[in-house]
Amino acid sequence: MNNSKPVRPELREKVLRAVEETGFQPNAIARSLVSKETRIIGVMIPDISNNFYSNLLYGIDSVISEFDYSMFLAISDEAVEKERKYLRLFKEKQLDGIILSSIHFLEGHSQTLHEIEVPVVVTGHDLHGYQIPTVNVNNVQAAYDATAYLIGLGHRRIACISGPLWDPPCGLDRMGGYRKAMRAHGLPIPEGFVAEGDFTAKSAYEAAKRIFEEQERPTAIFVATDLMAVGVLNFLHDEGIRVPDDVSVMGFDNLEIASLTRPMLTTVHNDPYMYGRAAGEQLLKQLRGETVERMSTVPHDLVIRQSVKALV
Amino acid sequence: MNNSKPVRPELREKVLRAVEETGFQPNAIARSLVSKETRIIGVMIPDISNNFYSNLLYGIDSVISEFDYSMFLAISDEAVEKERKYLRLFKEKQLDGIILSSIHFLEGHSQTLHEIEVPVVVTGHDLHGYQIPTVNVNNVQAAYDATAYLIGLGHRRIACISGPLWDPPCGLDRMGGYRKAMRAHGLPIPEGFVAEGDFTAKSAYEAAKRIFEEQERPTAIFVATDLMAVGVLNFLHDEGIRVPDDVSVMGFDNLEIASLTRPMLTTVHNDPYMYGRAAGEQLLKQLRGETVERMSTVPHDLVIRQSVKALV
DNA sequence: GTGAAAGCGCTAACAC
DNA sequence: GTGTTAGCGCTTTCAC
Repeated sequence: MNNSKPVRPELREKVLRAVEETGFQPNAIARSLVSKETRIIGVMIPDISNNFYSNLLYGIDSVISEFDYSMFLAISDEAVEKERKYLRLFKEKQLDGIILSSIHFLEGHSQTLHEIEVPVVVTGHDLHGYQIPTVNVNNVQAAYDATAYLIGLGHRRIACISGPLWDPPCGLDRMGGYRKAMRAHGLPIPEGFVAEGDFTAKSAYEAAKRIFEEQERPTAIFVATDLMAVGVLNFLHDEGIRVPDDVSVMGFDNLEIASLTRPMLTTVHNDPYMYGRAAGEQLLKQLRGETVERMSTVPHDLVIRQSVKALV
Repeated sequence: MNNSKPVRPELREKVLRAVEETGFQPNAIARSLVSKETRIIGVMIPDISNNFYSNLLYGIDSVISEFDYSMFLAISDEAVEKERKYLRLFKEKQLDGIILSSIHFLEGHSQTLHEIEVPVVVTGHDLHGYQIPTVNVNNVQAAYDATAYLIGLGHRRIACISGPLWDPPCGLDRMGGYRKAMRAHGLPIPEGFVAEGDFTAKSAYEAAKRIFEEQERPTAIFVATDLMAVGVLNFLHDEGIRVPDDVSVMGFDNLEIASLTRPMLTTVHNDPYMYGRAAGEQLLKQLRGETVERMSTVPHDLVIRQSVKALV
């Protein structure tokens, strides 16, 4: 049946017929026990209701399913405890490879990662000092580019709403890129011009409210994720502040929603689907025994829509 | 280790210490081979990038993970061939239970479902004539209620953009509820007032464009999914037609996006998370050997926001 | 209480 | 080419 040996045609016929008649289906569990291979990839994400991660999954699935791997999905809910539990489970279930996205426990629990004996790819974290391959966008550079674009359009008073600090890529890095760009152009960052959101549109709505209570309002605002940018857009809409005439808004991610808002969101393209594909490909390479780069960076670029305007 | 037998405390100590020292981890594959249980649930959905399904997954995961089941995810991409492949895989992998969402192959390939020997729950399809438990909203009734609400507000010329016909719940059923409500109130349905979308915002944008080319424009429009309703909202915005002053828009699903649009979308609450929870609970019941109702209906209700206005 | 042995369904290695 | 067997790592059964 597995074509592992040459067989006489008539015998093959007979076997195939028997299979047909009895409705025989192989037991993958027993097979895995001896072959030491499950053809299942474990994927861990913090939050599936977030469009970013669901598209990441889509990207991963699209490449691994091509090679007859399937997906074991673990949702950690951002709980370190669950992350460790699932990591243990991944090992017990003898999964062939693991993709970890935006995990929390890195600091302090790093040893757990070393104990894993199967190929791993980490995404959403710069993992300096590890031998584990990572897939990331250059968040600092992307945020820098976005801010520099705003500056190039004549904006001087630019505010920033970052992601939460516990998520370094969306918090530290994107905020860092913004600061770097401002500094590089000799622009001041008034204290009230930076705020931290928690990924929800609501948190950004509130943050924008605080920013716009400042004496001097910004003419542009860089928001670390599209979903939060929608929150900002909504705040401005509700206040009767026009976008982009009164204030420009720059997002980050280029989620589906970015092209559904009015005005449509100018944003940084950071396609989680391509992200997932890259992570999947890195993992497959390892599975095939090929060597992989320690860090792969997926390219980003600016998507110019309607929410940003040049200052005259 | 499994506490299957009473043991002398000192021996237990010794074993536990050995486990600690050697870093022993049980092999779930070998265990499953003899126990005939994997504690894995197979979940099949057509499209993970769709927020509806990712929230469905979230709901499923939230109940099964509580009972130490995990999720094997299969994305069918709406391809019947893949659906059958994964169903076979589910069986080979000896998964303990299966949740099928919005599958396509039902008609004509029904026997495949009967061959499954593990508990199954189907969602997104009314499966009349099967013994398989289903979890659904009453789409006809919900669409009826939404339309009747519009009528109660004084609207007479009401258009409808349904889901694709290959998806009975969003296509046939929601359109059916609309027609039923119109008929019940003695209102005509001009030919140009009904259109079929394909779930994308873009398809609804185009459908709305066609509807608004009619001689007599509608005063309200019922759209079978929120994402498509956003497409309609955007068309109206781009045309300078005011919502809800010139035309009212009613959505369906109550996705996150419904509260992020301006005006905020009045819609039918059809929480995929609760949907997923219900499906997970039905499956767990079967797993425990309890009997389950053949059909469970999750409740729907109207969420009144800003996109619908009473006619004076 | 404890240790030994059978066997889950498969693959790989080996004799015929 | 073909049939037989050992053994993957566990649980269960049975004898001690």
